[in-house]
Amino acid sequence: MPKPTEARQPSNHVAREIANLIVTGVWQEGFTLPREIELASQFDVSRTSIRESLSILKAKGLIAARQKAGTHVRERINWNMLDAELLDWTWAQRPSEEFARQLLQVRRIVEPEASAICAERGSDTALARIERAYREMDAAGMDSSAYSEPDLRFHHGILTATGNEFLVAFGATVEAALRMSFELSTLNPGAPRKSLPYHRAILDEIWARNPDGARAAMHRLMDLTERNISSALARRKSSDVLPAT
Amino acid sequence: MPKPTEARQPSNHVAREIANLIVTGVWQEGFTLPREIELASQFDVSRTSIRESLSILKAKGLIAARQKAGTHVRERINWNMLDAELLDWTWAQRPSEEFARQLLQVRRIVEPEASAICAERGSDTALARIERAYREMDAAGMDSSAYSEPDLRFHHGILTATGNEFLVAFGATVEAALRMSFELSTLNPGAPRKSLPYHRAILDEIWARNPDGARAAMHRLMDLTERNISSALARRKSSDVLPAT
DNA sequence: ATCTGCAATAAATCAGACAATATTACCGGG
DNA sequence: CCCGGTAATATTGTCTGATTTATTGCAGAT
Repeated sequence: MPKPTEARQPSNHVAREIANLIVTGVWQEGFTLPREIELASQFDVSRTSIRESLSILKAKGLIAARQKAGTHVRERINWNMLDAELLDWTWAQRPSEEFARQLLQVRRIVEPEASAICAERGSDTALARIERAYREMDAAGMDSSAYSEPDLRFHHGILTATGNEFLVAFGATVEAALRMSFELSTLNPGAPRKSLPYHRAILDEIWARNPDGARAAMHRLMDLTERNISSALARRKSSDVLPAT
Repeated sequence: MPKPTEARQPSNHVAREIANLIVTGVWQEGFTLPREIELASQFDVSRTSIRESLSILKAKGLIAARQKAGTHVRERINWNMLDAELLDWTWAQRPSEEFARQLLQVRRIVEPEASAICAERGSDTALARIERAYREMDAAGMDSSAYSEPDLRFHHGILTATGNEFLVAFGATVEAALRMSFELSTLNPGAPRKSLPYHRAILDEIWARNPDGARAAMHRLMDLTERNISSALARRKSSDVLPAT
């Protein structure tokens, strides 16, 4: 399978590399990066490509440039952490417990309310889309990789059904969180499937147009997810310490 | 007052113009934009600047490009609506009631919970920062423009105090919402000051380390804000119909 | 009809120059 | 000795034009 074109394109590739240096803290807040020409020779691409990369990072709030003064890493406050790519870069480089905790905390704030709104105002066609996603999750059985894609659509469907653009935009964050969960669940293969009845419960409450019930049901799913993640992280940690099991 | 440099730079200027065409729906989802060379001549800049602009819009999820196939507007699902600049562009062009409603709905979901977390876990120094912001709001008196900046810091401070990076990133959205409120409050000059006791109440609950109280107090502020915004929008609408008052 | 190779097209990259601008250093006056 | 204005300078920003690469659509062969 040939890698997707984007990944091979220098500008994206370089953008990712530089982003990694920043999110991992090799280049800290306030650090002034090398001149564009130096970056160009370091990464062995033209200055054009470097500028394209930097412009991506600028758009995501990671860096800022001023003529003569150079380009520097902006303070974390300004990073657009809810951006899909940035989440991806961050998780890929630093799958830390803290990152997982914070991600889950935000989901716990947003998704239950989204479910409630969805139960109250979601159109029937939007609900039907969620139902379809659920059935595909069911059909996936114990195959974790087949399970993940409709699971994502399930959660995305709820956000979309609220009719709120900003909640939809939040889908990128949920997506990152779910991908993280699925990666971790390779350490605990049965886990995803166990979430199925929780999803059913949410959907039933939504169909019943019961906001409070939907909120509560989503909360229970979040509790389950938290248990799965922390047990997976604990397991990973111990296997790091004793790799020769 | 000379305009800030960024605004004059072609790439930023053009990025904004193209973004406007997209968010206003002149160029709809799926629309294939003119070739880079044509854009260059239309906007009277070099192709280099056009590419810089497009790369910004790409990073925010508004467009995608493929060789030979051209550049097209992505579906709204993929737009990163929680991005500071994009929010700015959107509000500047389309100050619609719907936009305001959705923005407030999200604030209502996030900020009360953030307050609760802040009450539970915020460090004393973080709380002190919020306190300072409050006092500056108080000191601003009836001067709405002097009031807005510390108000923003107040809300930002709460998000920061949670220690959750994603909630901090959400600050951009709150900022956009507040700027919107302040613009609208020119139609109702006394309104901002009236929010002061509500802020005091939130802060008291936080200092008391009372999460439920903080959540409830923030909810009351959101209620007030909603009343202000809807009355301002109603007023604006009627003055649009009868401009010669 | 389906597949394969070729040509056309538009974005992606490269190279090298020039422009704009913020910083820095210097110089003269107080 | 310090301070304020001014010029040199370094770095990003923009321009021009050529080259490379990926994708599409078409033509011709199977």
